Amino acid sequence: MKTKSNYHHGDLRSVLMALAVEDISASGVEKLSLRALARRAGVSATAPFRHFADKQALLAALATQGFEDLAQRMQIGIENESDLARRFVQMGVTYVGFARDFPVHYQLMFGAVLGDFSQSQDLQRAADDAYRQLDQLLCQLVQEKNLSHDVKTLGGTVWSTVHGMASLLLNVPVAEQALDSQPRQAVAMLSQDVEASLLILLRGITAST
Amino acid sequence: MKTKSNYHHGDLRSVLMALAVEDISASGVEKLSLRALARRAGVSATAPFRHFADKQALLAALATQGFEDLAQRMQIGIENESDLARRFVQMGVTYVGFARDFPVHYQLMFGAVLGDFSQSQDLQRAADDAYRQLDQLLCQLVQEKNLSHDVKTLGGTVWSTVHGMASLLLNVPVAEQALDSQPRQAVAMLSQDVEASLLILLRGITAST
DNA sequence: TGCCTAATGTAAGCAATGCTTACATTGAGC
DNA sequence: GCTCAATGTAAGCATTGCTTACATTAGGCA
Repeated sequence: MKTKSNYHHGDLRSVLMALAVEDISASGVEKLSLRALARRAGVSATAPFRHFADKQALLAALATQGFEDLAQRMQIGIENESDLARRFVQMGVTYVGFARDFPVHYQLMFGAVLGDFSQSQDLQRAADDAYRQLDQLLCQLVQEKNLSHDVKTLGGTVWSTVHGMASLLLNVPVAEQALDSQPRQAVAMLSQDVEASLLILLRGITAST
Repeated sequence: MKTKSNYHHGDLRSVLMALAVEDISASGVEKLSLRALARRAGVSATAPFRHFADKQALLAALATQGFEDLAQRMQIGIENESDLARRFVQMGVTYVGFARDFPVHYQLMFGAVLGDFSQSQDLQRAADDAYRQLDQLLCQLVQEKNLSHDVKTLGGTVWSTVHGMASLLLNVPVAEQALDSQPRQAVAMLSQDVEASLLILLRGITAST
């Protein structure tokens, strides 16, 4: 049910974001058109500019949404688990799972599409919040196992690995033919067994120096 | 010195590729304009289409060039080293170093800008060739140390880690202000000590199961 | 040497896009 | 019930990717 008039759309901002995700998913970011978006939403070509300063701002909003969602998922992903090692694996699985479930958001969060990260204050904050989940877990791990590693170094290493898995899974096509390709086989393996990689990494971290 | 006439440019294809790298480096892929490229090269707006079917084809050519260069660098990077563990670290350092030295190429090789990887046969082959370097090294490592890991799984894990490091180093700005941000600090740490991460990973791989 | 063809360049034009400026409509709060 | 800020529209500009039709040239072959 609508109001009697449809001059005002009512929820244009979020509708645009949702439609943008669909379009990007179907044809890639580089083909995203604000005009096409407006058309699909049933508004004029200039209406989107009331909600987003420009195209980049729309994409930044999606990336921010992604970081917020990721942070939330990582938190609830581990709260039912007390063992730190299992928490570690679970968080990694959740991270990669997020990238899989929301490839468009993930791509916007880390792709080079957004000129500079620090342009948007919101985006910056959301990203920091998400990272804090990982940092806290690693602090606990270092403390409990009495490890001699620098937490920042560990953070960079672990983040690299899970981000790398996510990125490869999204960017290296694996479903199709041409699986005689070695790199694709490796990614296909990743796809089936994210935990295996996380366990290797965990062993490297906790092995006594 | 030029020939008497400049109707034919002579080396337009490679000049376009070089200029494209400059432009992308300065303003990002999404702002790359074939017309601007043509202008800078001093040719008509349609001339580039004689060498590249479309914009994507130009980008794919750059990505292919990137994979070929990467493969070559990884090979010469390790050929003076006989110890397998040190070879492992050296290859990782070379990989990340390549991404650092050729950020535009790297971004095109793994960013989602190229719709589908398998579009170009050349690109596919070049990528496979590069990956083979890693695969061979891991095979040797598994054999020498008598490891029980699946080589494909190891490949996926190691590739994830180095690719993740490269990707984070390129996409998370670190030089500027706002270093009170934890994730940026972690990436800054990565930037200074790529080897540390590789050593942690190596330990995880070679630790007896 | 001189012709002929394929490779490579140009000119003009189409449909689409991002974004700006100026104006119209409306809902919410006093 | 008035007012004004929020949110929509209409028209237009500069730019872009790409197509079609035509021009120039280099290099192999007679």
